[in-house]
Amino acid sequence: MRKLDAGAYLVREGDVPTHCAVLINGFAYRQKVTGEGARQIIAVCIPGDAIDFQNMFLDVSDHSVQLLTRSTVAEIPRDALQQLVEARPAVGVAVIHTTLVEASILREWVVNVGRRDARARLAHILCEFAVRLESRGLAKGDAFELPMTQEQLADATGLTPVHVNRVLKILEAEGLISRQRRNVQFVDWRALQDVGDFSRRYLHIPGGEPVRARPSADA
Amino acid sequence: MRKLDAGAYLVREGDVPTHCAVLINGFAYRQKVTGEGARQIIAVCIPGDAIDFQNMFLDVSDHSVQLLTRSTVAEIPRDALQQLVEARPAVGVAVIHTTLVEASILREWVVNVGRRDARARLAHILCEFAVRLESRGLAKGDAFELPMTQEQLADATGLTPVHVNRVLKILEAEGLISRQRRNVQFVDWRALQDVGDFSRRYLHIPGGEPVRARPSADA
DNA sequence: CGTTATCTTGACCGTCGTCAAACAGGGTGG
DNA sequence: CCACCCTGTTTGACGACGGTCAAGATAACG
Repeated sequence: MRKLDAGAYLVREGDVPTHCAVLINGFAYRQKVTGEGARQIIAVCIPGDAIDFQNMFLDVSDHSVQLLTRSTVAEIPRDALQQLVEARPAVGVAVIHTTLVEASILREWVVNVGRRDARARLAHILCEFAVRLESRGLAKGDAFELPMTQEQLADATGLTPVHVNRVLKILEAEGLISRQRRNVQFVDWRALQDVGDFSRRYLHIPGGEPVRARPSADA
Repeated sequence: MRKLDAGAYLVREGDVPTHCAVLINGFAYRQKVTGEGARQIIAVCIPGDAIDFQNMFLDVSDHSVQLLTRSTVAEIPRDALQQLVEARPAVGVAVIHTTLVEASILREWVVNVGRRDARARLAHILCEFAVRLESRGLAKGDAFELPMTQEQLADATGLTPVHVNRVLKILEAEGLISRQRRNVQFVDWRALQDVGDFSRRYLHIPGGEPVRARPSADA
């Protein structure tokens, strides 16, 4: 159970990791850097996420994980977890489940980056955050604190920081969101979902249908 | 053990599948379609791939799988596989391993589509095919039969068919590849890897180092 | 052979990237 | 308390990579 500062690496590409970390609180992101030096954010981890299953069963890490905010993480030794999976099939099934949901999110990200324009990409990623946070009880009402800079948002959507800024302003001007600093508020949740071509199916959130996609603002 | 025609669906988005299919021979691809009607190919399955672990442990499919060529597939009942995983931890570990490798490839695809220009994207995907096919003993020498049309290649790379065509011609003009119909030959394998920013690490192919990245053409 | 899918090519255009500068906030230290 | 950064956000002017539209060439296939 360690507390680490924002920017700290939990894993580096090329590492041969010995522990599996779980995010207790705070945020992190997976990233890869191209030969040209461009960065792509591959996933954002939120509190409660296990971030090292990849490295638990694969030998060398193919990407890096870095903290977005000051966070506390718990660390489980690699072989302890492996033994646990072998001793307790139910744990194995849980790992499989978690991994498959992550893969589903990755698939949606490929679509997002590959086939949607900038406006839809940003709308989509905002919707995804909102729903994921809400599903863990981390979002209060119809707003949430976006834990990333516009530059990181750009790296997550395959855009440039400049363009992210412009598009965010457009979404705001259109009355879909409003924001003060990094706090994003959903003014028209349904319209934002439409713009972002968002459906929560790919998140595979248990509990069947959303009780309410977002607590307010969609009646 | 069934034989199905090209274009046949193995899974449809929204399905609640009852079987897990394994590709015995032939090729398939995973796809998602946006609200705008644009298609994104999310992964390409080659002979030997299990294509339904996602649906084995998740309830409703978040994407479709379609055959690229006439293929034969074996089908395992869903609950049989689930019971097997619970009875035999080693099987569970194997499923986890497979799933994690697939996720790693997905991460690389996000990078490919998000942060590389058209030329690098295509070079990269060609390298990936070559190495994956070779690792299963399916590629002979320094050439292989690309099982997809340029339109499908476009959907896999987030480009348009027109642009794919242009870029392929550029790669050819640069002396990196040569092609007759869908047969792609690697004229300068090392240069192609450089252009595509390709490293086989993310494929997590066992057997440590490549005996030879490509049999010929890289001495 | 005709019919259809795929590939190829050209002209034009738009979304998004690049470059660069100005403008907050939010710490820190004098 | 007020310079002074430093990081992050905001804006503008301009350019390019890749998209769109459309036509023609080339296979594959029945």
